[in-house]
Amino acid sequence: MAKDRKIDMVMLGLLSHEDLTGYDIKKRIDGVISFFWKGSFGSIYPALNDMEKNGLIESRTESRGAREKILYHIMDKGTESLKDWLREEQVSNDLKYETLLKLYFGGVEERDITLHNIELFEEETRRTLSVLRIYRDNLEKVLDDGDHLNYYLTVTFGIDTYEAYLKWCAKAKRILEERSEHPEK
Amino acid sequence: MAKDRKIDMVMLGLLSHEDLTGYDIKKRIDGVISFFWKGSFGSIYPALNDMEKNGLIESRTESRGAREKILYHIMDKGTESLKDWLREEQVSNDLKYETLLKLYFGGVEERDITLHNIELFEEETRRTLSVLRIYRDNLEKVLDDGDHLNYYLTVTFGIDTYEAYLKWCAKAKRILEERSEHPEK
DNA sequence: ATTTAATATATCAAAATGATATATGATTGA
DNA sequence: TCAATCATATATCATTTTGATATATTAAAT
Repeated sequence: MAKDRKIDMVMLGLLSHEDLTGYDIKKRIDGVISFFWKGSFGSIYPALNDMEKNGLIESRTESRGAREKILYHIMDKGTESLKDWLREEQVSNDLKYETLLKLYFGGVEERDITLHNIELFEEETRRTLSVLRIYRDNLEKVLDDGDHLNYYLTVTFGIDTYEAYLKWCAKAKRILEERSEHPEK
Repeated sequence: MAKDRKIDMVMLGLLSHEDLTGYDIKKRIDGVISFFWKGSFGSIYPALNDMEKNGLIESRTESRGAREKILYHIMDKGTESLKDWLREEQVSNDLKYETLLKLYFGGVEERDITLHNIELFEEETRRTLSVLRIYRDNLEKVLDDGDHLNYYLTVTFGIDTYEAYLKWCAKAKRILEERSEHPEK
């Protein structure tokens, strides 16, 4: 079998705070979480059905006035599963940087292309960084209560690494430009 | 349809330098490349067959004395496809940090668990960093010729971000320990 | 000499992606 | 006002990828 479904843990984590629909979960994932994890409807809805079948969560249908929706509630078995996962020793940080792939294989094209791709990455990083800083500023105000410390640390991880990206971009651009002006070979 | 196969670009990139078997490709991917991209046999072999069918690569079977193996050679169509990809504007950097997921949802467990998970990440980062530094030191010697500049920049990206990880780890541990000694709530 | 490790190709179930289908309720602007 | 557009909501599907396993040969080690 393949690795066990990580999307389950994302959803159990979210459901440990409040009852949510599949659509709500998708919206939450598309927020801060999207900086370190992604999830699509194609994985969310089947996983919700599956987890309910296994007694990790429970659903109820609501429709007062508005259109019908299925709200999910976490069960004890789900909380245990979440805690077990947090206590597991092995983690897999699986990073797919298409930017680095293009940098690594950039030698088959002109140096300008590599330079341009770094600039694209730099712009994107700058945009993301400004969003992360807003998240951080808001979290700093409520640092004392509950889970906000965890959220704060997660966001600062993003900020620190994205700042490192920018420094690297500047350095890489300088090196590439130097070598284009004075080509050795 | 889903996004177009990125494994094709990894393999074309590798094949643009030398003829390789599927097994060779897997070994290459498990080297430096694995820091920013991964690939399994289950995606490599079917993609090789597919790319040959589409005229991007060509195979020949060798067996002189040793056991039979299928070597792949890049065709003009394959090189064009690789160059087209390098010139594409949109890139997707898809990062899955299970460590951050555990940090983000760590509030459901004791603070010690979060601290321990950060320490696990720190150790792993330290190990990886020492490997990357060896790669860098070797690349620095041959910086002038060909693609080595691209390889060098890729490796320094890893070093710079992993160093940022370590700084963050120290900071995060300090903050968590402070808050455990003087719990506000 | 025998076990273990490396080479080599292939397949499979499970998981995830990204797109699309379908339908309703809310908002907006011509 | 009423059509168009957007947000909500669930679901499915083909394609891609993962991680594991199966199978077999050759090389190295004990």
